[in-house]
Amino acid sequence: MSQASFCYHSYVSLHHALLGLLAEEPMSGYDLLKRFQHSLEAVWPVRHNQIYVELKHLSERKLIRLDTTGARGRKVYTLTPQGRAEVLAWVQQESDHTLHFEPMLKINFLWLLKSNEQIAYLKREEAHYKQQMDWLKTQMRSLPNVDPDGSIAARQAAAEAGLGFLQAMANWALQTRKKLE
Amino acid sequence: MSQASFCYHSYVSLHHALLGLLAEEPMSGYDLLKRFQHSLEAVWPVRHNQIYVELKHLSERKLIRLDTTGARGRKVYTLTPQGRAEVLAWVQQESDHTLHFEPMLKINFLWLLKSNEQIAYLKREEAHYKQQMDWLKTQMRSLPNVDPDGSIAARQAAAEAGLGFLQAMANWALQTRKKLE
DNA sequence: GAGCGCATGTAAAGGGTTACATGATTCT
DNA sequence: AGAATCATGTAACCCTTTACATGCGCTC
Repeated sequence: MSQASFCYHSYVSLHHALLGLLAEEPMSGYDLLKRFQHSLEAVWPVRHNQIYVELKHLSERKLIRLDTTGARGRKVYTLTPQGRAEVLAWVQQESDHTLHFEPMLKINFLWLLKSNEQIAYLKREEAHYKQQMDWLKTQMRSLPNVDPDGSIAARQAAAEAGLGFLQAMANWALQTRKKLE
Repeated sequence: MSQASFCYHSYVSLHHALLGLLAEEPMSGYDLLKRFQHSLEAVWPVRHNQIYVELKHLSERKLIRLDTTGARGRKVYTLTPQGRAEVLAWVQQESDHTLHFEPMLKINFLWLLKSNEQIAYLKREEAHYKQQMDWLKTQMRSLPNVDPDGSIAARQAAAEAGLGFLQAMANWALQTRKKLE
């Protein structure tokens, strides 16, 4: 999946993800957290505190601007032109294709288990992927129908990529188990 | 792909990966680095220095033992019984299914690009996945034929999982592009 | 003797996780 | 009045990355 030379990564994607979400509309840290939990968390998990810290950095760097302060200390941020330029540059850039995924690492060490344990592990994995697929399909159904800027289509495409990935993993778990049985 | 409650992760997998590799046979830091670069780096990248630091921790914790010191300062480590117990516990444990993969994050922000740029991006992505598949197939062909403990079968299975993943991503890139064109 | 591959480290900085901490508003 | 949800933060710790640093052994 990756030659050694392909493996340089930046690891600063939360930063870009926040800018990207703010390109849709002004939002608060809490809104951003919810957006992550409902769609992005699967590919880029975050803790609420990390968002608030990053938001502070971003506004110091003038990539976002504090817009309004609402009820309960709510702070709404807007993307600045510089911020928009930065996300755009990131999207256009060559991606870092490094995959960080524990189950794929674990596969390499499955041989340490007894045959029946391996089978049980693969069964659990398959069930997990199928369950995640169901969850994703639910999320997809709850996407808005109106799509003025194309961001909903992009979320749809993202969900489809996720489904493809989960399907591939579920198939793999099934096939591998069949070979063992 | 993941409900919020599923998202707790340990992030200490390098540790386990090293122990897992040492379960196959005693190795030096350099050997471990090479093993990473030839198969594991795609799912868990490392820098050489991180390996050496981790090896030091691991031997302090008596999970591995310094075996022999060879030419050019080569240090070969062996897994201790405690170390073997630790890997085993890790493999049996429920996996952390959090996926860290930049392209899947980026998909959500593709709408920021012009239509022709989106198409170009997806073309590049597809080409990348296909190229990676070729590389992986080459790696698979170079796997040893003898497999005394089952570790080669596991590496084979890992490569197949990777292939499935890459195929799914390549398909996705193609399908999504077709929709745009 | 120049260059490559083997072989191992240290230190600082950055990013993410865990634990700690607080307070307002709405609903029952 | 209590619970749930909204809403934002700080600090310590851990892991990873980047940069720096060194030296042996073989081959051409």
